[in-house]
Amino acid sequence: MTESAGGEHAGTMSISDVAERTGLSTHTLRYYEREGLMFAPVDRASSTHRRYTEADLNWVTFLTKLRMTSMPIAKIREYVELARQGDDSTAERLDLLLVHRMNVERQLEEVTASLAAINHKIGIYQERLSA
Amino acid sequence: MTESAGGEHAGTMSISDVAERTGLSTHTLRYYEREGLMFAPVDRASSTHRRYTEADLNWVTFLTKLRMTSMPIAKIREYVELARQGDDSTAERLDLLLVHRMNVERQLEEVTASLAAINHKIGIYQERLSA
DNA sequence: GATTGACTTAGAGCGTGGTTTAAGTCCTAC
DNA sequence: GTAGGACTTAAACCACGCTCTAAGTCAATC
Repeated sequence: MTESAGGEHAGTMSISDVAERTGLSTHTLRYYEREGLMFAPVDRASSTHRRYTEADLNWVTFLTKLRMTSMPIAKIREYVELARQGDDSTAERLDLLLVHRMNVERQLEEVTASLAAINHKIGIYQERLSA
Repeated sequence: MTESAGGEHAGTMSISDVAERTGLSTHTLRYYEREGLMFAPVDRASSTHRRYTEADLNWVTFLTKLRMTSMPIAKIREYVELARQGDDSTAERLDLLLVHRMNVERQLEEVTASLAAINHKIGIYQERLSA
């Protein structure tokens, strides 16, 4: 009943499969799980090796979006804990994401403004070199 | 010969003046200097207290642009060391900044793409709440 | 059914970028 | 000239997010 490519098993994946698909290391995947960032504990094959479902993969992928936008681990954990409470927590999760979005937008503005200053300096150097 | 406001002295500023103007802490300003990020050592009043010139302030301000765009301290030090060599290093400084610009642009793209996914989730929550 | 490489846990270690502490010195105001 | 706050240094400390180690277990292949 095992599959060929990558050692996948009827729609489930090993930790290294998920590592490859998400760009995270297996270390980091275990670390995230330990930190309580998974929606639910990952299933185990034979009660030891992790078997990730597609839903697990999608969840981890969303986690990486939060991390890429610099949401701290602790804040992600808050979000996950709300998510585990089900639909009742929708308003709180929305608030959390709206606050985060504002942070990200401010961050983008700051980086963009700094980039403009760097571009200005680049222009000065290019002029100096063409002279 | 002392000035009134802020304790400034004929165009020079105390470390706390610079902290206020740059948004950095006095600790961080000393740390950057220790790390060799100043173009030249900051002048001292009475051989102890730092006196920053406008040029120092401008330099620190540019450093903050590099930091805001996540240039590591070590890379900034490289840049500073080139800058201290004078105009001969213009091409190398330009290269360094061009590489950095590519990194920043990729970073901006990643953050923007992640933000889109977060916005998608926000939309789902908003729909769910309005139902 | 043995080998071998992937997996497991718990816990220590690390890189980065500051921040804090301790002990002391200096400058401004009175 | 003295009080008090701002300044000084060297060095220890910290938060964060991983990353690595050690010692052992498991699973796919031969």
